[in-house]
Amino acid sequence: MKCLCDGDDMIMTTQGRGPEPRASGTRERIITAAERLFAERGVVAVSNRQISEAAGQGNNTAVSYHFGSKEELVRAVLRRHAEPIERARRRRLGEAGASADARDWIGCLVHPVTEHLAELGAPSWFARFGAQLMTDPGLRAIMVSEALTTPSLGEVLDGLNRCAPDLPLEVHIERGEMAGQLIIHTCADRERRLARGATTARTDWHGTAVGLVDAITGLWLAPATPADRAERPARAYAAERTGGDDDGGGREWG
Amino acid sequence: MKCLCDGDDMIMTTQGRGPEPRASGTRERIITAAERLFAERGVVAVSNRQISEAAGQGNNTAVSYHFGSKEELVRAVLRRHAEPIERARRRRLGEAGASADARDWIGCLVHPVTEHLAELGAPSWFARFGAQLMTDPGLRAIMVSEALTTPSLGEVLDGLNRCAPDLPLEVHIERGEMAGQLIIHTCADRERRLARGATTARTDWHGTAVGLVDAITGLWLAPATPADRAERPARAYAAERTGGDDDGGGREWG
DNA sequence: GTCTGGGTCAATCACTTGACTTAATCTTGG
DNA sequence: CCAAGATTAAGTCAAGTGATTGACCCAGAC
Repeated sequence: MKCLCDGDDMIMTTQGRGPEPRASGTRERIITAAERLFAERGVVAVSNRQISEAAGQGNNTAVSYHFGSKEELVRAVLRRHAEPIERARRRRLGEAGASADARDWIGCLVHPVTEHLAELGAPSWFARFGAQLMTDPGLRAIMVSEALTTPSLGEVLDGLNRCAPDLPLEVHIERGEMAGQLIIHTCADRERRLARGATTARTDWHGTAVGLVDAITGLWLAPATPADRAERPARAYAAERTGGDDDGGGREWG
Repeated sequence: MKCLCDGDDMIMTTQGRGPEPRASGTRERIITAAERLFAERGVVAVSNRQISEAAGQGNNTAVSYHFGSKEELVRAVLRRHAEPIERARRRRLGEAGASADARDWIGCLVHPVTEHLAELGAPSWFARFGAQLMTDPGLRAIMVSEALTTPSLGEVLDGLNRCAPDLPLEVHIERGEMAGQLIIHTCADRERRLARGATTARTDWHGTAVGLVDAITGLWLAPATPADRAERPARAYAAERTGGDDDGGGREWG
């Protein structure tokens, strides 16, 4: 009468009385169908019925039976991708060691994502799906708890912070979030273009990754306007700024 | 029997047979209610009925009557904010003149948005609303046609491109879109925090603007990895890169 | 072979939604 | 003031939704 099994844990368990059957196949088909529909029509706009139907289930109860709710289905879709990305990030984290080069740490953020999207082949749907989760008031919490709250991400941010020790803590945090937004939405952008067959600036995902690492590195190492100067209107600051004494902040605009 | 008037054009028209009445007041109340509900519950998740009710209309047809469809209502909400932002951008564009400083042009992108949000006071809903439009497959086109296709934006991008003439065109385009994503989603982020009473990195919207201009300037002026090097895996590139001959690109990573 | 229980199916439920209809109310020009 | 048309209220309707129910199917246990 109930399933709601964790899916991952139940595969190939030789123990016990389990007839764990074709259900896992259905589960996967539902996740696959949902992912596509979510990206193409919008997570909120797609009904559980449509997902069940697209997954080849004559039954409208399929989502409810296997996942309990749409929120849990969203979690499952997200986990399917977040886990390999997390593994790749952890692997890269080991290689980065104690690098003092911001590029290495930023690479730990960017490449696991772009390489995963490259592996998915075209068309992929995950990036658009993830971008929706980030902006929907009801779904954002799922994204945060399921994919953005992981120790490896924290370690990357720590390593990154050591590369620009002069920046205020607030700016570190601010720019870390900017980097995240940039990765998610730039990938979603490229995925959208690929999906509608448009021309893309970069020929492949690796090119996109390089562009992202370049951009985020620039963003990260940019000098931060000191708070006392930030108070003045931008024009006055711009007019005077060329004088250029600096009080030990990051490097200066040149 | 029909309304669907353009709203802006009908105010104070002394001409003709028009009894254009309190309707415009209702229109505004609907737009205001919709904006709030869209941001708090999600554009797709909110029904026209809920909007009508929240606007104090006993009638569930109010949205349909005044706007024809939810899409048109979304357009109206968007226009309400896009127009003052556009005016401010145009004003700033005049001040920027022919500046060769990327900061000035980036300021033309950032400040009109943040200043508008500051004027709205707290809580505001527009930034979250806009972020949703950017990621929803059905609504993105509205955002593009209504707010991102404007000559002033093109002029800013042109001015910006003249500040980094060595970058390939593709990278210009890529980074222009990155800047847009960064502005929208960083503002939405701050607005979310404000809405739930959380602490924010920056004390006010002007601080957020300064942080954005700093970050985007860094992003914009960052050197682009040449295509021939981009082909190699990142680690090999990182190991060799310190040698540092450069073939006329932007400034080098230091 | 029978039994058991997980998985699937078909039917039904109360509910919400957008569109529509009709009547009441307001606004304005004459 | 009054008629005409715009606006609002109130009620109805078919379609679609998530949830529930009980019957059916089938692989393995006994």
